[in-house]
Amino acid sequence: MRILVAEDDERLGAVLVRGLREQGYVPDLVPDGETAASYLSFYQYAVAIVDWRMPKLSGLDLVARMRREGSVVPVLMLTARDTPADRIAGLDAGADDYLVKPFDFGELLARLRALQRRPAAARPPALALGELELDLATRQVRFGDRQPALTGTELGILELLLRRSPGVADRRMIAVHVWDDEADAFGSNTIDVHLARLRSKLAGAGVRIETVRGIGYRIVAA
Amino acid sequence: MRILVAEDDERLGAVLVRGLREQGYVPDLVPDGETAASYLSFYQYAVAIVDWRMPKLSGLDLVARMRREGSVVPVLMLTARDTPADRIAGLDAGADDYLVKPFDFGELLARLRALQRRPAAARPPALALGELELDLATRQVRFGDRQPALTGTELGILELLLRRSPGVADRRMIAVHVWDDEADAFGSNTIDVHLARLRSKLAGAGVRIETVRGIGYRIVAA
DNA sequence: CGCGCCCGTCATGATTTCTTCACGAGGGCT
DNA sequence: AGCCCTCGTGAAGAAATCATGACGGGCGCG
Repeated sequence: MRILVAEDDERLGAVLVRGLREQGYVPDLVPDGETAASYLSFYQYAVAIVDWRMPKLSGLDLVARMRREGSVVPVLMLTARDTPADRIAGLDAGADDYLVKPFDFGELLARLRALQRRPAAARPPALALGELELDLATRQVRFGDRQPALTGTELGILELLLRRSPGVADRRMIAVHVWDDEADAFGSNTIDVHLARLRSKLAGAGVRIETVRGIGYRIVAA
Repeated sequence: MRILVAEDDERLGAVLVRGLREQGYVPDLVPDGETAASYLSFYQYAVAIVDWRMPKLSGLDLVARMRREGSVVPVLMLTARDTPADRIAGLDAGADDYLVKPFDFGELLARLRALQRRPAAARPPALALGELELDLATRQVRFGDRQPALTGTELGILELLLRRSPGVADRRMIAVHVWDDEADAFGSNTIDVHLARLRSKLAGAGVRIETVRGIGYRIVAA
């Protein structure tokens, strides 16, 4: 059972590695987020234990990046902080569980086992592009610290655009996916209007919705 | 997010549709394999939920046929049976996941999300010649570090030329390909004008559009 | 029942793209 | 060489397409 341990505190790292090894795990210890990222992309781990505060790339950013790249490896986040906001931020970024230092090693083991049991697929997927992130489970978008409220239609269109990106979503495609009935909204400029609204709400996210004249739209990182 | 639900049990079908709709999906319910097949070939779905046992065409056969026809729509198979042999048969036929009845609706949702997260389907390959590259999915051309914007008509003509290359595309062919009505743009010099624009926009790509006097055009590596 | 939110439609203005036109430059054939 | 036809190209008008602000209806909620 291979485990990645991303922890910059040497002493804590050593303790973790020794303890895990005794339990029959095979831990790899890395000292910073960048290294963790490259290990994760290269090897296959059953679980990753990630410190929140790390050099080069924080645990939060690391997890967000993993998820953006489609990794489904369960992540247990370690942190010294514990406010509801922290917790939400961690879980939102894509961590699966959360442990506050100092922690009991037995509890760490218990959570590890829980993580392995839990199907990784149970976590809501997120589509992301640029600064923009769309959480399909909660149907919310985020970018920077803003979190604009999108209506159902806008969300549907944005979702389609993100899925096709950088490909083009043509008008028929949009109509079919967003409106049950395809025939609607085809002779009218309904789609255009929604696109305009979407654009204005997404101003400032690192994305640009380009119009492809005569065809449809495409979303790309700005 | 459009989903196909192929389920002959009316009660279960209704439950699925209602539940999915509440989650923001747009489900289409069909009662048998044949209908499912025709829906699948006509509309674009993000995922298909397919019952194993269905009238006319079983889920297994349906999936096998979809895959044979090149469909890459992720399939979640529902079944009452659960032996290793069944599981293998289902996955072998091309299903992506597998759920045994009776199942928890939450788990169904989780698996749906997991399926949607799968890497996007293979995109149509790009056409290329010399330095020039035409990506039909994004409707963009590239050569070197440039990326000129082509209009729809120009793109259509270029696509045809590239597909024919090094053969000749005659004027009728171009007219038919770009304007589905051939009669137009035949007595006029419209085609010539577009060709001129195409040439100027592609200056510097390693290609040359040759005129075949009295016939049409041909594109070749310069 | 009033209110707010969301959606579809309309009207208008701006922009891009298409087509036509005019004229000049070869090509090829006699 | 002379002639006819095809093609190249710049410019300009015409047409298509899109952006956007505003409006009214419908629906859910208090």
